[in-house]
Amino acid sequence: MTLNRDDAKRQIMDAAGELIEQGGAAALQVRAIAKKAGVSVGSVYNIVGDIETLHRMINVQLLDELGMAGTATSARLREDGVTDVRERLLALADTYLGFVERNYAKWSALLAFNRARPTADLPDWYMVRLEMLFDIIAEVLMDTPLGDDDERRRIAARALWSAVHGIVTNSFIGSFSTSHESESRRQIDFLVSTLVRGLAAG
Amino acid sequence: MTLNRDDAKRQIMDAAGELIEQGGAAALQVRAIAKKAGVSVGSVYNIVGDIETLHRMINVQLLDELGMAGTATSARLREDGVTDVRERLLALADTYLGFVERNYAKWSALLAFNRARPTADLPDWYMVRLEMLFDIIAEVLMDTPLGDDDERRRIAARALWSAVHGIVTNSFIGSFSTSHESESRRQIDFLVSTLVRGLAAG
DNA sequence: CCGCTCCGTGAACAATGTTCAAAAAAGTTC
DNA sequence: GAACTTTTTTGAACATTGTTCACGGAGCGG
Repeated sequence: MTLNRDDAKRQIMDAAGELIEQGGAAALQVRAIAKKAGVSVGSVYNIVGDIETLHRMINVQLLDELGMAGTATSARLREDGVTDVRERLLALADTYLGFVERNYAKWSALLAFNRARPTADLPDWYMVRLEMLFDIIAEVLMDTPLGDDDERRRIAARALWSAVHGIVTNSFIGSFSTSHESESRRQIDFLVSTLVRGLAAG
Repeated sequence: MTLNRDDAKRQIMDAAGELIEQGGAAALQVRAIAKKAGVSVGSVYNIVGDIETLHRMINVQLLDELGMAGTATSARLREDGVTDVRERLLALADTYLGFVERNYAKWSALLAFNRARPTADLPDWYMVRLEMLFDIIAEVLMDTPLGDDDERRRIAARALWSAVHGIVTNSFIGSFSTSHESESRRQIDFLVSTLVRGLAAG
């Protein structure tokens, strides 16, 4: 009654995800994974390669989840007939904020993972998925005076994403117990509101 | 002819700094530090505690350098009689961008370090120094319609800092060889210009 | 039942952070 | 300067972790 390879892979991924969620990236240890997944140490290597590969797989999964959450929010807004740019951007930012809240440990591990190896191969698995997030924002920006200047919209979308990202991560680092949530929200509110006003005044 | 403790400490800090600069946080290994600093493994522990502490010391040093760079830019702008808010914010952002460029490996290590341990003691050594950076920006925002509403200025300053921070770090991750610099600059330009216009239109 | 292949296993290895008993150095007293 | 005490340095030894690989069992065709 041994698991087939796909089942074992899923077991390992799940175990690894739980471990990160509980103890951060540092808890992602081969022996712990093997034990939790019910396989041997060697099998972990047979199935997923090394730990870095495993961590990257989890990160890809996480980014895909975030992408789906963003797409879902975008679709909901369209269905609800929401057209206000500010409102839509705030809703997307809120989706992101909620996502980070729900997956704090995994998300931190993802960021730490990226920054840990400077000269490593360009993380295209990361960038490809980021592009999709940019696109969600760029679509919203269609309805601004940026009009259909693709290049400027691209810049604006990336800037907006990175800005929100910076706010959220900084707030989470800042304080764990206090109200980082409302702090984040107020900063995001200021950022989005002022940017939209600035765009309208352009 | 043994080093006194302060000299040894400096030697160790320098060695550690060089190691990070060359090989990232992963290269910060006790034996390598000891060898480079010309002391024994045990002495590293006697003098700096463990390597987490050592890494934190380097991060503090780095943050202080950034603070000094910001203060210097701020002073230069004042001496030159520059009053335009947009110009001043761009100059500060540029200072930050240049700093990250010059200290890329150390800065990455600092970020990775922060995110690596979620529930660790609140990093007040980090926040205290961040406050100083916020203050530099908040001072510039005095000359905007935000007026002297301290609370709103505080929110705005943090949002601005975090936004620029997000843009810079994301750009650096994105591509190492291509022109992340001009990409960052364009995003920052969009962000600051639009925000300032939005503030004026408020 | 034999031989063959495939795959999981976990003991063994290598690298790394950390400790601590012993040695070396520095300081103190006479 | 000698004898003794205190402080500091040292590096071998230990614990933990990622990684490898020779062994053995499970399935299968004949």
